[in-house]
Amino acid sequence: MGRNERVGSQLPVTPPTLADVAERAGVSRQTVSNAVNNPDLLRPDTLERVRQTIAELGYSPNRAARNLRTRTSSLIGLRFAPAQEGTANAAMDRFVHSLVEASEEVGYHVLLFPGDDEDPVGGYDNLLRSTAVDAFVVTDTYLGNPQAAWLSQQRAPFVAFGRPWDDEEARHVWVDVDGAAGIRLATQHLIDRGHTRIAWIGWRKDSPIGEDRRSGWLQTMHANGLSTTGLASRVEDVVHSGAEAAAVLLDESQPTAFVCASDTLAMGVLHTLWIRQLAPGTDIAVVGFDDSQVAQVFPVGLTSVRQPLEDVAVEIVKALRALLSHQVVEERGVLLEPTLAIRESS
Amino acid sequence: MGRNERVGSQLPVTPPTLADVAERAGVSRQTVSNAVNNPDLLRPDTLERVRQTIAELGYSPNRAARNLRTRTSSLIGLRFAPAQEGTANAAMDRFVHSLVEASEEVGYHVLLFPGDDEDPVGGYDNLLRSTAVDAFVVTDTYLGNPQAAWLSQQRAPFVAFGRPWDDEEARHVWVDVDGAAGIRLATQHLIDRGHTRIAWIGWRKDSPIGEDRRSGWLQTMHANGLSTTGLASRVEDVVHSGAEAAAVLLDESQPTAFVCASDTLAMGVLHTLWIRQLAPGTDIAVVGFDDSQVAQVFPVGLTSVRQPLEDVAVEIVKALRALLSHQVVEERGVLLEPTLAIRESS
DNA sequence: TGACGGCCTTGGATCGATCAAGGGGGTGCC
DNA sequence: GGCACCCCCTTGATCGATCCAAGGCCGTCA
Repeated sequence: MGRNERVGSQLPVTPPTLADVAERAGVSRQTVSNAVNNPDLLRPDTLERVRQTIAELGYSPNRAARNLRTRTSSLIGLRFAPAQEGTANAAMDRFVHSLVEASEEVGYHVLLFPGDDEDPVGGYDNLLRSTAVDAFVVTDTYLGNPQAAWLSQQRAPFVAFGRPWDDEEARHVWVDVDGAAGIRLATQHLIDRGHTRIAWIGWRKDSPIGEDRRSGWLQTMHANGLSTTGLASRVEDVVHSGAEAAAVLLDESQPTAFVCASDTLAMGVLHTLWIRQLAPGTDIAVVGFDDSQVAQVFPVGLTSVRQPLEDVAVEIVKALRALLSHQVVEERGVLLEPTLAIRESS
Repeated sequence: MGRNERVGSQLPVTPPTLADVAERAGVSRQTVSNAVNNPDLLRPDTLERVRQTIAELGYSPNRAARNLRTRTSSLIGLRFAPAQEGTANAAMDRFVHSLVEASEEVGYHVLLFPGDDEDPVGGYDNLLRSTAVDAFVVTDTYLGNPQAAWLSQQRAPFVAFGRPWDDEEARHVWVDVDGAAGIRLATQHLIDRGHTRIAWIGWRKDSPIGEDRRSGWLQTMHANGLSTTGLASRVEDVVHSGAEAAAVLLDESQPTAFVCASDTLAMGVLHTLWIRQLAPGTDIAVVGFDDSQVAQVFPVGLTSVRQPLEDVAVEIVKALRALLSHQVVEERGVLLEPTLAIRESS
C-alpha cells in the first residue's frame, strides 16, 4: 500500500519510509537499508534502481527509528555558556561554529544544552540517561571543574577542549592550544621589534591557564637575556584591572611593551595609554590573547594570539570518532600551536 | 528479569528501561508510563512509589523510542553562522544562549547545523526529511533569503527572528526587535543631551533593516524640528567605511554626534575621532547598535542600542509551542522594544 | 444484589530501521 | 549427478516507549 508521493517539491505530510521505497523499487526493506548503509553488498544495477527510487520519493531514513535500533543518536552534546558581558572572550562563538562544521563532515550534529553553575553535571546526566547524545564535548575544564571526572566515572564518551591541569589521574582524551607557545610567539615578536622591557599582565595565580601563558613570557624573556623583575602583574580578567595594572607598571617599571593574558586585559592597557596620551604601537606596544572581535575592530588594531579553533574542532571530532568506534586511542592529548595576528598595536 | 542496577553513582552500561522500573515497583509498564506522562491518572501513593523507583534506578525514558512512537524529537533546529571576522556583530552568541535556556524551560533542546551559502535550504531539507527536528528557528531573514518561503511551502513549523521585509505574502510567525524604535531612543537621548546636529551612518539602501533604523533617526530629528540635510551616509558595514563616512561628514556638515546602524560602523567613527584628536563623549558623541562586546570593553564605553535577545528567545519558544501544539496562532508577529545601554561615548 | 466509577493490569499493536538467520539460484568441483 | 559454496536478496524478530482496547478488582451506593 503506497502511502503518498511527493507533489512538486513539497514534502508529504508523512515522509516516505524504508518500506515505501522497498515496495516501489520491488525489493525488500533490508535491501534498501543496505543500499543506504552498505552499498557494497548490492549488485550495481540493483543499487542504482534503489537509489533512483530513494531520490524519486525524497526518502531519508527516520532518525528516531535508526537511533532506537542502533543505540546511537549521531548527536554530540555541548554545554553552551555565553561570553561573559564586559569581557572580550569571544572564543566560544568561533569554536562552536567550527565544531558544527567538523561534526557535519562525519555525520554528527551538535546539541546544545544550558549550563547551571549550581548543578554542573545536571544537564549531562539527563542527556546521558535518556541516551539523547552519543558523546560530549567539554569546554570549561578549569581548576576544580567536576565535569570531566564525573563523565569519566560514568564511562560516558567525551573529549575535552582543555588540558586536565589539576588532575594527574585524568585519563580522558583532550585537545588544547599551547597558550605558552602563543605567548612565546608574542614576546619574541616584541623582542624582534627591539623591545627589551616587556611587561606581563595576567590572571591570578590560581589559574593554571594563566600561569601557563605567563611561563611563555618568562621563558622567552630569560632566553633572550632580558630581566623580568618588576614587570609582571596578576589581576582579575576585567578591563579596569588591566588598566590599573598598566598604570602601575608604567609608573614603576617603564615598560615599552605589554603582553596580556587576554584581549580584555589588553583593552585595559589601551585605556590607560589613551588617558596618558600614549600612542599604541608607536609609543607602547600591546599584545592580547584570543583575537577577539574587539582586537579586530579596535581603531588601532590589536595584535593578538589567535587560537586555531578550526583545527581544535577537527581534532576533537577525530578523537570522538575514535572513541565511539571503540578504537584504541593512540594519544590522550593533542596540543595545537596558536598563531599571532599582527596588527598596528605592536 | 531485572537487568542491572546502579552501583554507587555510576551509570549502568545499558540504562534501565520502563519495563525494569515496572517490575521493580511492582506495577505494569503502562502505569510507569502514566507516572511519567500523565501523573494525574495515578493514585498519590502509587505515583510516589513509582517515582521512588524511577529515582532509585536513575531511569529516564529512552529518547529514541519515545521519539519514534510520538513522532516528535523535542529538538529545535538552528542554522548556526558565526560572527563575521572583522565586524562587531556578536548578537548570535547571546541569542543562541537565550534560545537554549528558553527551550530547556519547556523541554526542548537546540540542534545546530552548519549553513551553506551555495545551498541555503540543504541543511533544513535533510533534517526535515529525517524528522530529526520538530521545528526550526530561522535567523537570517534578510532580503531575498529563500529559507522562510521554502519552509512555508514545505509546511515545516518554524519561527523567524526577523520580519519578512520583502514579502507581503509571507504568512509565517516571526519575532523581531524594533530597530527604528531603538534608533529613536538613541537619537532622542542625544537631543536631550543638547545635540542638534546629529549625523546618521547606516547601511546601503538595499538593506530594509538599515532603512528601518534610519527612519528612526529621521523621524526623531524631524519631530524635534531638526534638520537632517547633509547629515546622512550609507556605506558597507565595515570599520573603515564608517571611519571614512565620519571624516566626510565632519568636514562637510560639522555634526556633534553620530548615530550608527551598527557597532562596527561606530568603531569606524571612533577611529576617525582618534585620528583627529577628538574625544568621544566630550567633543563628539557616538552611539552604536547591538551592544556588542566591543561596545562594552572599549576604553571609552560605547553607548549602544541593545536588543532584548532574552525576550526574543522567550517569544520565539512561546510561538513554537503554539505552532507545535496546533493551537490557533493569535498573532503572526511580535515586535519587541530595544533599550539603550548608555556609556561614556554620549 | 447489582450497577458504577476509580485505578490499575493485560495483551497487543505500533512507530521505522536494523540485526540475524535463512533461502534460492548459479557456479565449481568431485 | 550431486554436493558444497557464494552471491544476492528476503524474512521475522527486535530496539523501548506509547497507544489502544478490554477487562479485573474493590469499595460505594442504590
